[in-house]
Amino acid sequence: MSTKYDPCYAAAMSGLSALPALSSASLASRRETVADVLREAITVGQLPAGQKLTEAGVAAQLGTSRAPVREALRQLEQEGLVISYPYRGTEVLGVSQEEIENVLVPVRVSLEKFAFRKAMPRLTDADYAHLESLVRNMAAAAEAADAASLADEDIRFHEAVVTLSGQQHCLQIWRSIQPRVRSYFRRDASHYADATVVAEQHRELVDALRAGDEQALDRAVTAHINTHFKATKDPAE
Amino acid sequence: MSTKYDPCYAAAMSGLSALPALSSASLASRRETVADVLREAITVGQLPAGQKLTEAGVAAQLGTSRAPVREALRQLEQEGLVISYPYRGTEVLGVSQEEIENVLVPVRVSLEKFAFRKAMPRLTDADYAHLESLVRNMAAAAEAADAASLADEDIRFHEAVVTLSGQQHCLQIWRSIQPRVRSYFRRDASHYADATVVAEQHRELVDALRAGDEQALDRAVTAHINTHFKATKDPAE
DNA sequence: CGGCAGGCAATTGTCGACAATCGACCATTG
DNA sequence: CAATGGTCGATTGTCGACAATTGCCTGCCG
Repeated sequence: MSTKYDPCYAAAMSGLSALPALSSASLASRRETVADVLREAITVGQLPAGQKLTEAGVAAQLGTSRAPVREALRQLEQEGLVISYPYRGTEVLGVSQEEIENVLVPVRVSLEKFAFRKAMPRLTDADYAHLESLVRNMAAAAEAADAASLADEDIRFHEAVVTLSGQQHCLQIWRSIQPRVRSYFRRDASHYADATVVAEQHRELVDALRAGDEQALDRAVTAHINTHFKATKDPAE
Repeated sequence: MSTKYDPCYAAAMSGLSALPALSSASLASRRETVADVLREAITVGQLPAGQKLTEAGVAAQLGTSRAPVREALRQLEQEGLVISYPYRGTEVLGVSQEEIENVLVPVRVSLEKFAFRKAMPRLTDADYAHLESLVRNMAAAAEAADAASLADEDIRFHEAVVTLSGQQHCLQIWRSIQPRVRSYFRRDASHYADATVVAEQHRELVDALRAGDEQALDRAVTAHINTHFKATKDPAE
């Protein structure tokens, strides 16, 4: 297979050629590493929607066997980043603006309203310190006009709260939509007129958590998720 | 391994002993079959929360190799039915009533409001006929006091609408919460005072779809999902 | 010239074996 | 007797090979 010309494989090459050979990061399992590499490549657009992937091709590119790649692709499929057709391959998926508006954002609101409420009474001083350090990172990223880091810190903040809520199923659902949320964060982040408002908004969320008023917290979370999104388009309601 | 006594393996045996040897249904892939068998066993309580599973044990019980079992367990983990600890095994998870109320139900509302809206103008006569046949099945199940079938038809109805909405990410998120929704349907179905109202409510949803009023549809969907749930406990709002 | 059966290449699905890792038990030592 | 280090069983992580399936392409037949 490696000696014969194969247009499909060549197409995969073009998208994957710049991927780091995962030999360096052997800290986590390979499945996880492969999933991270592919997720990153899809998120930043290195692997465009419609790109066809094969298990063997990805495995060869990343210098591993098919088994971890196979599991990683299954995971990405669960995350909605790719779709696989039995015996025919896997394809990279896109996320439409309409689905973000009408599915991901409302789901996030439902999920995070609950998560913030549950997290509120559980937070220790160390937890607050951690959240505040993430906010500082956001401010620094905004200062440096580093949109990608800003989006990543934003995701980390929300995931931290969901994790600290201690609600297992909440976290599970969050993880299943997180890659897509991150995808639209990254896409939208470059459009912000003033990136410093992101850090400010999160600081306000931390304040709302400290205040202890559940209804105010609900309002703050809802407003934040919608506002964060309104940057590119006016919401329906 | 098979000749030596192993308490953990014996524990797995006790839970899995009644599982059908999957040799009969080789229509779908084995991964899918294994996932279905385990999901069913967890849903009906045959595998109780806290039950420990091992890839080799399940594979032996079902007469297959570890590869499909492994993938099935990963999928169930994404679905929130089990949790796996690296190098130490997999454990069956439960779903708390609180998380159902505060996570699954609100997420369902967000998701299905959008799905019903998008499905409405796309539905053909054949689609309506299919939905109505599902409603008739519900009525028949209620008549026969078959709570399990009633829950299954209920799930099928909602999945059908989400599928017909044509929204890929909507369907993907639905699939990721569907097993847990099914789990609480099954648990709650036995508590219904009058099971026939379930079929009636879905008939009303079909009517709302036919009527073409988006706002009325939103209200109907929201009320249905909450009402369906109110059967066991009064919702917060 | 068009449709169809059959082979062929590409890809995923499945399997058995081996390596890596974790936790517990046990012997050793101060 | 307590702390510590090593060893061992159990389990998952990874690999390479083989089987099954799909879609295409080709060549035959009407």
